[in-house]
Amino acid sequence: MMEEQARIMQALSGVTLAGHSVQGGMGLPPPHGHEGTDGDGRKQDIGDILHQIMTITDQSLDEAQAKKHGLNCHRMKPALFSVLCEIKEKTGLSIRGAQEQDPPDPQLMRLDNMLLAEGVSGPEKGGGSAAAAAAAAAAGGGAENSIEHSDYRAKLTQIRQIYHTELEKYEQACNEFTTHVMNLLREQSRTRPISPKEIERMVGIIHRKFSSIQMQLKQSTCEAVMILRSRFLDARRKRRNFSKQATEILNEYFYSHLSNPYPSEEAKEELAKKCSITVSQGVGTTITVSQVSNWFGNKRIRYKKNIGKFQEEANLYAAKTAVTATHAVAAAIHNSQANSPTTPNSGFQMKDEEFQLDSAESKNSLLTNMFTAGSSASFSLPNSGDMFMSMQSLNGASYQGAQVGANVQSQGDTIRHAISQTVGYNDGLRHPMYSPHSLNGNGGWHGAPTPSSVTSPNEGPGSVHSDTSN
DNA sequence: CCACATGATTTAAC
DNA sequence: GTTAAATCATGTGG
Repeated sequence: MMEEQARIMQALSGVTLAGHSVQGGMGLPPPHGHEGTDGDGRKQDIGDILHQIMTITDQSLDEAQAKKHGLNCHRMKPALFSVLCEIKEKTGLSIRGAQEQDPPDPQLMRLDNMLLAEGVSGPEKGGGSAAAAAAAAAAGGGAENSIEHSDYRAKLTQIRQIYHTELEKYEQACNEFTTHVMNLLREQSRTRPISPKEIERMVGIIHRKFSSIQMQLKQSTCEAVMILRSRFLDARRKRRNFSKQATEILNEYFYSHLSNPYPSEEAKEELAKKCSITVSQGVGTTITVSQVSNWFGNKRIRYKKNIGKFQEEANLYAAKTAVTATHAVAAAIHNSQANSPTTPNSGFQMKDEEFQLDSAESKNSLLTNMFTAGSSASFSLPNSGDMFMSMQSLNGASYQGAQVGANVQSQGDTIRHAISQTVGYNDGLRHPMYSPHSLNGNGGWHGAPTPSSVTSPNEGPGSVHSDTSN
């Protein structure tokens, strides 16, 4: 500022002392009414003032203050001041013209948008980290979501806090500096002409400087978020095999719903919870609904692609679930005074002679028991010939309390349907206990049953997660 | 190191 | 939004 002042002074002195009149000065009434006379004396005075100004910096503070005071009281001061004002006006215009309303920096906007999108800037989402976690838990509804994101959230909150404190610091510093400069300018405006516009401009310059610093802060915050994000995503991308129990639960559901392995949203949630619970005893990963969806998606496609490969597994889970079901079946048959429900071979197969499927009484008792028991009853019954049928389609209700009371009539339809099917798969397999009877020839579950039962959360009590088509 | 298993992601259809 | 299908990328057992 001193430099600028000195420069203007120099220019002014050069112009006036050389005898050229300053354009703007013409309009001014000459001070003290000296009206053109005594021109040399005036020049002399101005020369003195300028000289004093030029040398003021070389002197000590006290001396300078004294000089300053002297200058302020100098009789020529008002005249010089108005001349300076004129010049300022002129140059100020050109300055103002050159400096335009700066358009919003696209990069800054991008950073701002990103910070807003990431939740770093913008409205506080719950305040502190504890509150944020609580809010996340409340908003997420599902526990697994907040657990999954809690680490990420904690780190994000940390970044957010740092960002905000830094931003505040910068803002404070900026304001302090601005007021300081403004005070300085106001002080100087007594000795040199400073228009409010100029102060404004100076403030603008300061703000721009500080906002460039802010941009750096924003940029580094963005970088931090990016790093956090990539690390989080990497962690998620990294495949971790499910625990044995979790796989077991999922397989159980899959094979006991083989006719329509499309768990509803509730069923998925249930499964996710179940898998997470069994795993939660250790350090195991929690399993989310989307992971369950992934699992079923993969399972369906891979099962369909190579049914033979999964035959063993299917039998295994058929046996596993059938064993529990057999108890219910046994009780049912016993209660209905049917033939003794001996369970030859693996314990879940029954021969025609031992169990008359045609007996309506037995059948109904069996079904009622199975469904009131709520167990996932998946088992094989012999057809009239040597063929074994899988009846896993009976179990639409295993995981859904709402469907435990699925009506018996539709179950009976299911049985009839299942029996009427021909088991054309797995010719080479010696024990096709589990046959993908509900897969059509084109390979696909979606041909027969309406998938709406998967997506519609509130099924009627009569509907069943099974193949009811003919 | 390899081959295979498997969870996740992408793509396209609905 | 869901799904099938293809694909990616990693885990795992040999």
